[in-house]
Amino acid sequence: MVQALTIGDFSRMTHLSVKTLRYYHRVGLLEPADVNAATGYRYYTVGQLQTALAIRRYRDLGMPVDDVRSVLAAPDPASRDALLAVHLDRLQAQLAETEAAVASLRDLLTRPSITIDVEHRRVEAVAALAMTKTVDSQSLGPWWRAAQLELPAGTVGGLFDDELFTQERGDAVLFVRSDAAEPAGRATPFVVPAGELAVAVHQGSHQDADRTYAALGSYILERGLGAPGPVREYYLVGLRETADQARWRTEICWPIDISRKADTGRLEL
Amino acid sequence: MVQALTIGDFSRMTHLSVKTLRYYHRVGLLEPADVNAATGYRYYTVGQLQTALAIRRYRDLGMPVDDVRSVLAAPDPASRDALLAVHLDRLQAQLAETEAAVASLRDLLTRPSITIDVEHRRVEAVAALAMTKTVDSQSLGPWWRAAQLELPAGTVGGLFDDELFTQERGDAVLFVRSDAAEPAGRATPFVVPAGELAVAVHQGSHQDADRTYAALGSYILERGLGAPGPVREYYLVGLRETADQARWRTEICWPIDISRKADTGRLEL
DNA sequence: TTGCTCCTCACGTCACGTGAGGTGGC
DNA sequence: TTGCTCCTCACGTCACGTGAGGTGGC
Repeated sequence: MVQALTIGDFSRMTHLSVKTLRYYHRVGLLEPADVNAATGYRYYTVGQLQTALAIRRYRDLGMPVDDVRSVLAAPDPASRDALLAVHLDRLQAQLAETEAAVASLRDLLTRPSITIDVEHRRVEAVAALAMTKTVDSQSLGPWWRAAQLELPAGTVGGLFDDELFTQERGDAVLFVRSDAAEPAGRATPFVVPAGELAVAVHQGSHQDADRTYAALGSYILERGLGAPGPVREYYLVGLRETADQARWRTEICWPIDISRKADTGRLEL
Repeated sequence: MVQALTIGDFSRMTHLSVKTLRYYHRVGLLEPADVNAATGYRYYTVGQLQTALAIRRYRDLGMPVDDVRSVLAAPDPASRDALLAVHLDRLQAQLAETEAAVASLRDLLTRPSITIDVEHRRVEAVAALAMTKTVDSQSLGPWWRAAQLELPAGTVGGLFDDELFTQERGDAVLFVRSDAAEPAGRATPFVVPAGELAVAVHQGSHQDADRTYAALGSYILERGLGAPGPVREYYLVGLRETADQARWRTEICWPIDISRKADTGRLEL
């Protein structure tokens, strides 16, 4: 015999609030077993308790409602576990980012000013193998990591459109110098454009790179050297060399109009 | 000489998007040094870069904007660090909850059904020292932990209004049996009401208690024993005895109408 | 002068919570 | 019959993002 549970009963038993249960109904995550057509009353069954408890646990893990729906709809435990693993990886990555953010904050508080040495450099156009993507800044990080590991051997460089920072969406290119005429994996032939650049070396995690960007930007602003175009990064020591981000060394290159002034310099910020 | 940075320049240097900078202006988190009255153009200074970078780091830690404002307004490093420590504690607690949620999910998936033994029990009114609060379910957890540690020696029990679960807000009481006529700390004299209860023992973390609640509720539903009133918990082995939540034992007590039937039983859910 | 940058609304997102105002069920 | 439970809107929250439509600055 199937007992009908009112929304209140079901709430008390699952510790999901009545509002939450109505929301889950509305978005199709947990449909009541029966809805009275005349009154609109929702009725649940004892069999739905397990589903509700599972939903609670997935949500406690911060899994988005759409993903919970997918997990519940998984045809077998193996595919369910695969979806779950993806989310657990995401949690792990978040944790790592939070730890890096704590370190980054500590660094800013204990060492409020940094000094950068700026070099002016003219680079010629060179042939390369590159991966290109229009990304939003949210997904830049994962793409950046994956793409670096996919590129053939060599020093990796990157080009990043202004819009990536100002509009949270823009073009990014990661490349490795190469004369290859054929694609290698997903990397395709590409010509890295020539340019005049102000270059500063950033030491440490990429999460702290904004400090060097700010300092370099100030340097260029003070001298009125600003020029349009994407910024450029060269990973002298990076993800491919070591997992220890403290040892990373990145050249950060800002486009300048070298015709105005050509001295190099130093800036404390 | 103070250089004026447009919002675009400032965005490129801080890696905060233009939309975000406008938002921070609107909510008073980061006011431009100057706003042109005629055009509405925002202008920032190099000196504001440090503040912007700090805001980015606080936000990367998931600190709410209001809290970031407080941290920035802190009169000295010590009070700033105190505010920061509160947030880091919150992060730590979140991490622990996520870990518990993972364990709880694993438990549900590997051991989908549980069996509970239900005892019917009549309890008489007893004198106690109690802490009482109207809480929302969000803040129930922290209050519950703190209150338990504050109560005098004895077995702690709790009373929880239905509304806490169904409406996400309601009255909670934690008590310890005592004949004291005077308050002890923040605990005040209280009479725990008499009641007729269906009782099941929940073993393990409180995060899993909903499974026992669901099973006990099903048991009561099947027998038509339901009665109004708050649910009750007794912490036989709990926070005060051990930090190892796997060893916790909690009696979960649901009010019943004992006049209808008086048998005890067992239920698998 | 062109087009690039900047502006202000108004609305959307996510996962619900908060009333208001009303009806049904025991 | 009472009052408790349940219902449906419509709007709010948080920290922004997304257009639309328009003006100013170099």
